[in-house]
Amino acid sequence: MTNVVDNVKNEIKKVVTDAIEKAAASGQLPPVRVNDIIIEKPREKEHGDFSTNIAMQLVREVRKNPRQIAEIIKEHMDIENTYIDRVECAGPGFINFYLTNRWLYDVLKVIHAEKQDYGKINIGRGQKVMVEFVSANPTGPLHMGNARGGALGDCIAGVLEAAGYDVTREFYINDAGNQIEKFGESLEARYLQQLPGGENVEFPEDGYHGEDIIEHAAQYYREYGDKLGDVPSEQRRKALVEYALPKNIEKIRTALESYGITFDVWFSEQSLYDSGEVQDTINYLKEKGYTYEKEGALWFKATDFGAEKDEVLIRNNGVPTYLASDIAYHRNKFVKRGFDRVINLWGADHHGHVARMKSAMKALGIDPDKLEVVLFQLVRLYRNGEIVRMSKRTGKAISLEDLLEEVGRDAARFFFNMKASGSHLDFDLDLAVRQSNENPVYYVQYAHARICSMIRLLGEEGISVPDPEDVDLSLLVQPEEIDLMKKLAELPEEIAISAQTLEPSRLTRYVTDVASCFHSFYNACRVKGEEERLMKARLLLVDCTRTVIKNVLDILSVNAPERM
RNA sequence: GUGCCUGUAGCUCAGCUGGAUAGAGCAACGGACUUCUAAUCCGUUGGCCGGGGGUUCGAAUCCCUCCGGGCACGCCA
Repeated sequence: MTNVVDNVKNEIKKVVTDAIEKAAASGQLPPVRVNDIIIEKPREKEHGDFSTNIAMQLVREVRKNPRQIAEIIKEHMDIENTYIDRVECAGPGFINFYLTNRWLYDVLKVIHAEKQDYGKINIGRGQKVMVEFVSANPTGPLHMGNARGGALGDCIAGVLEAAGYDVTREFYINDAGNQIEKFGESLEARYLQQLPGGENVEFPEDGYHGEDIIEHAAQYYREYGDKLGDVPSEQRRKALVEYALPKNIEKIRTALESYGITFDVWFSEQSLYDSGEVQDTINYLKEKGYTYEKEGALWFKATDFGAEKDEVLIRNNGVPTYLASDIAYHRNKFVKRGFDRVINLWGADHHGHVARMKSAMKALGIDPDKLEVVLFQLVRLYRNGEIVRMSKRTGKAISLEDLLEEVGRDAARFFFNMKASGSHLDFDLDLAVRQSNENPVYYVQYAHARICSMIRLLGEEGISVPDPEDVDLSLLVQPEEIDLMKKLAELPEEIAISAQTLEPSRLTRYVTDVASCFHSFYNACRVKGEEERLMKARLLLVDCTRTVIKNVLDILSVNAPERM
């Protein structure tokens, strides 16, 4: 739980703050109040390890040119007993800090000590947060949108856990309402078509046309024959839904499991009706005066809470809308179950729902900021440079199972997290299975396997990873060694930013960078066969690299193979 | 029409709570294995950051406007 970069930045901040105070005391700067000094990592290596733009920020208050201010601050700095080696003023007024390598050696000590916990932080402070994702319609198989949402949601949950949150992964089963009606109608039609003379039974225009519906009906017919041939339609549909729905849900669960996703809670929409929570919620809104009746329907005054238009809660046929149950669902999340924070992952086509739900939160007296919606753009699959819509084999839309079969879990999860959620994502099926440097998953996994292999070979010669106390780390001075250590130092901050922005894509980029630094190091520096003290120092560095790659891949639930 | 997302190298994308000379991967081209995994590395080429205005010491980043792409605007979910 030690963040060396943070410590270094704080040390620099203190040096700068003290210098400003001393300059003020000596009269060279006017007394200024400095709130927060921003320490950043310059893009150019020549600009030092860290820099601050404080001099430029003070221009208005101090009324000197920034370069002058920077020089004054620099002159008053005391860098005795710090990581800072030297300081330079540069450019329009930046103050650049060049550090001794000692801080990097401390990074290795921390990694070696913390092992699988290195990188973890505690900005979450145990706060209860729910991540609700996939929540696919249980009337059919999982599609590419679910696949992206699944990878994203699960990795967001993983990142939040690493950042110290108490995370619950939840799947909302839409087992009530209109689509279940349609599901029933579709099953009924397919079932009746199975019966002798049923060839002419019409299939509902807006029904589910998929093969899976036919298979369910055929299977039911094989098991129970014409048992439902002569019963009222309502009873027939109910029986078929009760037969097929659990099978679908089980298939979804299994597919997600092989995708590396395990939900803590499977929450049934129907249960909100059964428990009376939907009705309670509607009554609550009624009593508060947030509803009105029009044309036989009950409307929610969403416009009173910032939405663009009002919404129907109960249709004129007496059936509550999806919105009604969704409001009840979120009341359940916050009020009944006490989550401090709820994150929902929705496909971008649902973005219109965000304002509605936020307005509903306000009506319920819940801070709408506690509900965060991550919208992700949809996926286009490519094969041979062309867009793929249908599975060649089955002619159906490509399902998650198809994808896993073709590219495997690691590539799927990694690829879906390479782009920011708001970006459109082109998934290149050929690239995902290619075993070469073009494929980022292999690139990272290969680095890990390569390291494991090095450690294994040295182990066979009786050389094990040394303790930092037995190593002269100051021998690590090559540019490739320095770059690699700097990269390893960034992990805690990368996790913090990923957690704050809910963007695991940041971590896939980071771990690719780590792999890249490692490969460069590997080509420039030998470990085995070097003079013993140097070999030990490098072996420790290599082992720390292994730890970092493993820790990141663990958060992403991507395998870190020891051999490839 | 209104609202949201988006436009950066040939391709796919970072950078967007303003900072120094705009980055990465892939593609293209040229190099590196008798040595710990060449599924690797090193180098070169490649840019009116969609256009135009504004804000300021400074804009890919913030504001306005226009253009192009996607999505949403149901008593569907």
